[in-house]
Amino acid sequence: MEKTIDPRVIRTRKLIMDAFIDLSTKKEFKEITIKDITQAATVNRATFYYHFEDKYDLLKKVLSEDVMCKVISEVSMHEMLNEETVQSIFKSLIQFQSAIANQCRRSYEAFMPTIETILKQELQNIFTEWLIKQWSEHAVEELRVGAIMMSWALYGAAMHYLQTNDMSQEDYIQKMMPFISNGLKFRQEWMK
Amino acid sequence: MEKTIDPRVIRTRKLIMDAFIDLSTKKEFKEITIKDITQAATVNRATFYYHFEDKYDLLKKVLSEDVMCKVISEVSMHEMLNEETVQSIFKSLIQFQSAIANQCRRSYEAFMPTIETILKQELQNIFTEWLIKQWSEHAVEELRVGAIMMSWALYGAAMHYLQTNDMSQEDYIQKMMPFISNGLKFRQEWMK
DNA sequence: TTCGAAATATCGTTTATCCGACATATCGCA
DNA sequence: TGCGATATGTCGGATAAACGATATTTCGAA
Repeated sequence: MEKTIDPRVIRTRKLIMDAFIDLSTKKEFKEITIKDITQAATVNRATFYYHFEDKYDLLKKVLSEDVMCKVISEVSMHEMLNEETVQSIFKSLIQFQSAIANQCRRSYEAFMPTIETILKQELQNIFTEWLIKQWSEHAVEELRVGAIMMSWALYGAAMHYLQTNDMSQEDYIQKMMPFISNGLKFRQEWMK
Repeated sequence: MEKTIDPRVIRTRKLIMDAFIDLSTKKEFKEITIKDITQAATVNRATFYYHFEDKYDLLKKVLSEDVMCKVISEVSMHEMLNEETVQSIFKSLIQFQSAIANQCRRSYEAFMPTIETILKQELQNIFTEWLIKQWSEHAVEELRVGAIMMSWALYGAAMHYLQTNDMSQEDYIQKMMPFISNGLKFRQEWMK
């Protein structure tokens, strides 16, 4: 059984992360200082450095452990990769990006690169796990490559869609489905 | 300048006290265990005993530092003892008792003795301080006795009023004012 | 460009809190 | 009344968090 985490650690990290999230709605990321964060959290600076390497490390962890929890959870629920779940995942990504862009308008630009890195990594991990289950006769390396390509493709599509203001979600999904279908169909044909 | 309190101490005491207050709205005081409190607060039992002697010590401190903060603050604002402020203080006591009786209905009976002890002590301290300022030519010991009598009298009146359901606050105040006026007038006449 | 103020990052020491263990007390049920 | 389960209260050792100090870096204004 996994060792339980010291409650003090849980409390302290939550104080720091909550303070950081709150500050992010008021200031741009680059204007937020370690001093701001530690004062708002009522946590000592040395304690901050005990938990996080620096402000960027905090950002990374806040995004992956707090901000993106919901979207990762939504994505994970599907448990397999097919045309339907790909569409649903695409919608989750769009909804999440819109929400975060609205909540932290000032810092969103600073967050985007980190969000992209973490989200693509998470999607890749999730897809790899699913594909290994779905097509267990394939080489794991090949499935991993497929997962990488799928996660980048989906993410790219979501970013592209958000930048275009002249199309509905359903219309965009219709345009991207042929590539999705061919990708999945190729796999299924190879299996026969 | 007063030494600042360690933030961990502030946080931990707040966790324990908040957990206790919350539990008091759900369970009778005697049914609340140290185990209940420490689990709800996510604080270790040894830490609880580091801050409080036992459950009764916690109760006492919660009542004096948290539950009664508002009423003590209201009373303290008057800064002197006269017919007008006595009436206002009487009303504060009644309002406070009614509120606490509603909030912690189940445990109120258990709390009453401790509340009474603490509130009377606080009133006595406040009145003594005021009387020393108002009638600085009097012996401090004499003023202290006056403050004791006034605080007990006011508290007794408030308790009595709450037990009678057939009288408005204003009516009750009218009945008690002769004793208040005579007490205050006696003091003023002696001064001339 | 210079300079003082402010922030950063780290260190050693102290304090608060945690954990597991233990002895004792209390509770609830048969 | 007896007994097993649960709660209480305390202890020693370990860990997390605080404090104050320090050297260095960054910032902003003159």
